[in-house]
Amino acid sequence: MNATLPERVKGVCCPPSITVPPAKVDASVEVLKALADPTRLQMVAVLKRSTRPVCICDFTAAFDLSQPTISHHMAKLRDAGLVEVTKVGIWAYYRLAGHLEPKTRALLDVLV
Amino acid sequence: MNATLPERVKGVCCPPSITVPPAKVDASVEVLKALADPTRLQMVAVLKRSTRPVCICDFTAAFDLSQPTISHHMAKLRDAGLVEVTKVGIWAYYRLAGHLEPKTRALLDVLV
DNA sequence: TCAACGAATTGATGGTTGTCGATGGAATGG
DNA sequence: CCATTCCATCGACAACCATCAATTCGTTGA
Repeated sequence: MNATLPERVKGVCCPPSITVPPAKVDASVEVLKALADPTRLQMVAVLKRSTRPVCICDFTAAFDLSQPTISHHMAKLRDAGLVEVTKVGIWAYYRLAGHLEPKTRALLDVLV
Repeated sequence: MNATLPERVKGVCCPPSITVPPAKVDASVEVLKALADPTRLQMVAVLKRSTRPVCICDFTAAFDLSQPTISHHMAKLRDAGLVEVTKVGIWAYYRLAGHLEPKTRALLDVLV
């Protein structure tokens, strides 16, 4: 017998006693969805390791994906507030967002 | 002018110099995808906060989703190795996996 | 003015995913 | 036995997503 298992009465299932504030959940899910892709997670890893902003053309060259796809992935990271862009001439340099939530920063520290 | 931006020559774009080991990336993405859903993230949050295993029927009652959908989400968490199940009679009690990777454990500590 | 280049957007497509109703399986209790 | 209860699986469907080719936009330089 497992004493940690609570008592149960058949048919009396189930008191809705749990739930958790859904506000933070939605915010976390947005970031998680942005990171839950191999290409985007690698992008973030590169940006986190790099001391300088990285030209997006370097990503286009490094990953075996088309230029629109790379741009699309970077846009997702931008929409999630994870990265920022600086345009210089015809080039676009990306870097991690400077004002990341502490929670998000901690997430990246664990992940990449 | 931003001195941190590297030099660029038009047309010489782009040396593929970056990339990162893709092995850990895929493993992380699997966990991230499992967590990148409001229902599943809440489930994990509840299980992390609970000292006892939680009957899945409590989730069915707490979330406004059908029983098959709840079961489906929990199966995703199971497949990702995040939760474990103990069946007692007709009931199924879920808990966080006992032998989570330190990295995964740290991820949950940040998230939920 | 115009050609060349990098980047973003658009449109289309195949694959994945969240959801539900219906069904099946296992345990319980009459 | 058989009905009941809980849980998992199946089949189907709509919504979403990753990807590419084609196009458009902004900048540069001749």
